[in-house]
Amino acid sequence: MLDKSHKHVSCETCGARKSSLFGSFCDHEISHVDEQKSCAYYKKGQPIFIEGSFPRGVFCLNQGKVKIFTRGDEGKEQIIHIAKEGEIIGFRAMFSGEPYKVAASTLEECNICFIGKEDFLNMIDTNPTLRNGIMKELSKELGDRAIFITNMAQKSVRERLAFALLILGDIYGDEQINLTREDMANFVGTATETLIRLLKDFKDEGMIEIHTRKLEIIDADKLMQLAGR
Amino acid sequence: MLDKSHKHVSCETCGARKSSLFGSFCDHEISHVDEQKSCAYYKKGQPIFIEGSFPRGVFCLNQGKVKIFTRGDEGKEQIIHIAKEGEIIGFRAMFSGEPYKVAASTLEECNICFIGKEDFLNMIDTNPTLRNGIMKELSKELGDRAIFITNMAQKSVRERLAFALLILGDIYGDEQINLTREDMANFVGTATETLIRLLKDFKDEGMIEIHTRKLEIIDADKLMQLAGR
DNA sequence: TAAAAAAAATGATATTTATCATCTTTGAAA
DNA sequence: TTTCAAAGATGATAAATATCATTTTTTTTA
Repeated sequence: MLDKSHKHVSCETCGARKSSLFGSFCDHEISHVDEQKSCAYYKKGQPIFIEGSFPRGVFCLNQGKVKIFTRGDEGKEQIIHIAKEGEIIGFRAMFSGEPYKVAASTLEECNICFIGKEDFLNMIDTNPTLRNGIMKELSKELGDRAIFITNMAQKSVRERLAFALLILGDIYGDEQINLTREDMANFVGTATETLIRLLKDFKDEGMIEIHTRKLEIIDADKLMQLAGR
Repeated sequence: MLDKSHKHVSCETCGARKSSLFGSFCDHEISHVDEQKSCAYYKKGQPIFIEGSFPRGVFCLNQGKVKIFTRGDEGKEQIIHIAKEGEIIGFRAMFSGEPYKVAASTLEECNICFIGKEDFLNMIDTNPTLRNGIMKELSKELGDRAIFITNMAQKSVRERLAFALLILGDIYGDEQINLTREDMANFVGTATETLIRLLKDFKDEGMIEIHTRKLEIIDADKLMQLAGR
């Protein structure tokens, strides 16, 4: 359980920073970020921002995992992305001038810092490295989503699940994958029942281990072969 | 038929410019762009760039329509976007440093200008208005693709077709929608046969008119209701 | 720790949509 | 114009996946 009292995480000592867009910042740039930001503890399942509202700044994930999702016509979630430690969340709507088209909520306990819109846009304008990092990130995600769309259109649920498990494996790193079946189904884009049946098949075929709700990848090669390119 | 000899379209007189990212450029900025660019005629079905290659610059669409697509495992196309006059194509890979994840080819005869990578990146660095326009565009598309993914996951083919027809209606403006059934199916993410059957249903229900290969939207309201939000 | 709620699992069935085979029409090129 | 290839259309069938109903297990909270 995270320390809830630890409200002021420091950027200087933030373990997630080196792998983030702020990774290349020099000491004085980092202390500037540190001054601008505030930090808060979020409990599991807590919303960070919702679809349709206007952004007041960006969120920087110090600890924990966050789902980014949209809702379809009947309110059903489609998970677009799962953010991990070090990621900056919600900067898309910062530039588009539109309200959020996606929502974000925590998948577990999180420490999340906040940088106000003005401060952040100012950083972008004055810091070419950060700016280029952001543009690179936006572009990379755009490419990823093109592939996501293609997968949805052309791969079977089984293939998409293999693909999703590999992505989740990357996100969770050493830890075991830890999502509800419903969230996982909403990431793959299928019915929860279908997902559960397929997980069982994958287990029987030796590709994964199921530890109640947590999943462990056993045979990544086999999953890759199934997932296709 | 376009004038193939007219190789040097001028930015100053480009009809598509006002609605483009260069729309707010002043005279001297525009003449600078004009000097940097080259222009070429493309015939129908001609590739502009292919998946996996590295970008050498960006393309600016003066006349015609272009499909942006990826290919799935078996080489089947998934159309991600259809670009029209005034759009800048291929700037994603410019920033990501990765090779193109999508390919582009013309859907009809086109005049397309080209701006080299160095020149374009230089413009971005020195022109905050252009830069902000690009970031806004990247962000907007990112949001659109989140919705695209959700539609693929949650809407029926019938609903997606209604959605696609509305988008195509916007793109083609006064003209009638003019795509092969296969391209349309690859945009909606369905089999060609299924698309053909649904088009017939839509015609019978008074939502569209079919003029051989061209389509005309008759009842946009009904399509919107079907498409959902 | 017991009770309640939420999540996971399973079975039966319905529905949607893809696939395959075939035929017709249209448009381009000889 | 005739010919030929590509695109469009149609019917029959198969496969994949969703939905609904119900039960079991796990987790949360009183």
